[in-house]
Amino acid sequence: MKAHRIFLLLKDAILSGRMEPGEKLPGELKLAERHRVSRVTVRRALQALREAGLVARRPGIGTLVLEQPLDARLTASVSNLLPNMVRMSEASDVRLLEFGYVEPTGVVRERLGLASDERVQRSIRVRSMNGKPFSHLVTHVPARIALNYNEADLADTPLFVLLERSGVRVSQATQTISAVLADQEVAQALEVAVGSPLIALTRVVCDQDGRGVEHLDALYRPDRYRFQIELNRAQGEAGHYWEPREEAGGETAKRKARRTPKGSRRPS
Amino acid sequence: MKAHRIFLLLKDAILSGRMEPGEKLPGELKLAERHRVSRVTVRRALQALREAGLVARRPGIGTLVLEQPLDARLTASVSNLLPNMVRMSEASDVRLLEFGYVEPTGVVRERLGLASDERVQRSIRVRSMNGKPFSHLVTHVPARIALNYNEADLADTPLFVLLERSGVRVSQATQTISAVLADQEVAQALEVAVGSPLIALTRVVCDQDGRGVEHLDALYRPDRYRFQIELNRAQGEAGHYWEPREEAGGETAKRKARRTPKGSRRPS
DNA sequence: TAGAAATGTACGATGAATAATACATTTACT
DNA sequence: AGTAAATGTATTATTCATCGTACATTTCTA
Repeated sequence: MKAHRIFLLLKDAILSGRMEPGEKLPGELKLAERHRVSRVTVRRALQALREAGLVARRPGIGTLVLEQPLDARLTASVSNLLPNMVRMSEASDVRLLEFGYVEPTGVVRERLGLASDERVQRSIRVRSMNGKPFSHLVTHVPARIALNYNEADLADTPLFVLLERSGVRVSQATQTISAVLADQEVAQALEVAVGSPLIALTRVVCDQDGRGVEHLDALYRPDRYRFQIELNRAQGEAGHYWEPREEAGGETAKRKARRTPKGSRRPS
Repeated sequence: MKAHRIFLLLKDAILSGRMEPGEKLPGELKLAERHRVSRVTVRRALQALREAGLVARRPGIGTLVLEQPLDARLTASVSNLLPNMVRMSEASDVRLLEFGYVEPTGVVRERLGLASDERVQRSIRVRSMNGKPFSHLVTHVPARIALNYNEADLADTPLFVLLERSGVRVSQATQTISAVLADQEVAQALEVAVGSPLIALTRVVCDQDGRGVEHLDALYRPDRYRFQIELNRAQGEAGHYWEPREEAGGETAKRKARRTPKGSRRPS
């Protein structure tokens, strides 16, 4: 489906903000040429965009990007992480999709530094805000630790609180951020199309003895969630460098609706 | 192309590490049922995976995920950012795709805090390592600042160095991380398929007076680049919280080849 | 008011992707 | 040795997306 592919690309361009509300996107002929397809195919993509409420089309004018209802969008500030997480867990609700004790996969075992016979508790949760899901969380916790809380706790309380309560002394964590495509399962849970881009975060948390206590594989809808890092310029003996800012005004994004109809872009 | 879509999903699952080398993926019939397509279609996807060198298929056995040559992978540690960037710019080379002075779009103007008539220098660069492109960089710099360096400088020197040299006193920056799909243009530059997932980073740098001096829209191939954040647990008066770790052993990832053939996964 | 540049509408030809089905072959396990 | 579960191979029918083309309509602009 070439039409569908073009639809996805344009949709992504709009939702990611690369195209602004009011902006006029290229004519059907231009798009057809650029994507090496026929005009009919381009039209199908554009019609899908219209049905999705992303653009308005008018004869003689062209196709205009519409102002989006701007989904309440959460922002995770890397600096003041904890307050952020607490606030988030208060404002959102959690659905537990899966829960059980399993044998860990090789990667998880390695990253948590587990013995080869150790089992882990695995849970899959979906976090929503106002009924709108924005994150899909797969967590692995060594069985010995996970025994200190139950299934119901997971639906209430952030995992890191449960760990603290269990007497675990967490001391350091490593987060890795990447991007992946939504597979069928996740797409359904997050209410996006299969093949949509998602932010992928992997977090490994260790206790004071360096033993792994939590392994998180999180997927986020980029239109409803984003990561923000505030940096300050600092002076060091060996010159300048950046350092993460502490305070950081990482509120839930108050993007003011911007207008500024734009014409000519990419002046080549 | 349903087959192609399934191919992309499986490919992403493998390259992102969600499936481990040695792991056996579901049988053709299972996959056909799961994706609601015929077996022929699934086979096409699997054959494409084999041709891409991602899996091996054997009658009577199944389809096995192969060990990947593990592309030299760069890691951007958020902590020691500067050393990282310097090291990276030494180890990689840059191709300048586009260069010119244009009228900024609304978003860029807003984020840089520009006057409505101010023009910006726009450059598009692709960064490669050993001939393998991994990032696509679109930068906007206010014209008044950009006058202090030329086109050739951009191919040599990291932008932030050029800014320093121009006498700009940068003081703070905001980075936002998201995920997007590769459009035709970027896909070609980064040598990925159109519709592949990419890490998107937007950075806005301000000087001491709070005026914007650099606006970066960066796209990264997740299989060749990743963001890593090291966190330490700290004690505050109001309780515990996380703080970014300073030292951070953020070397270019030395992923040791892991093996651990796996069977049963997702025990439901 | 004429022309250019958009989108809207229609139709038929073509072809590639898909589906459905059947059967062969390899492998592991009981 | 037999069975189950994989992949490999083959054939046919059909659907559906795409293409190419032509023409109508709306809108802005010179």
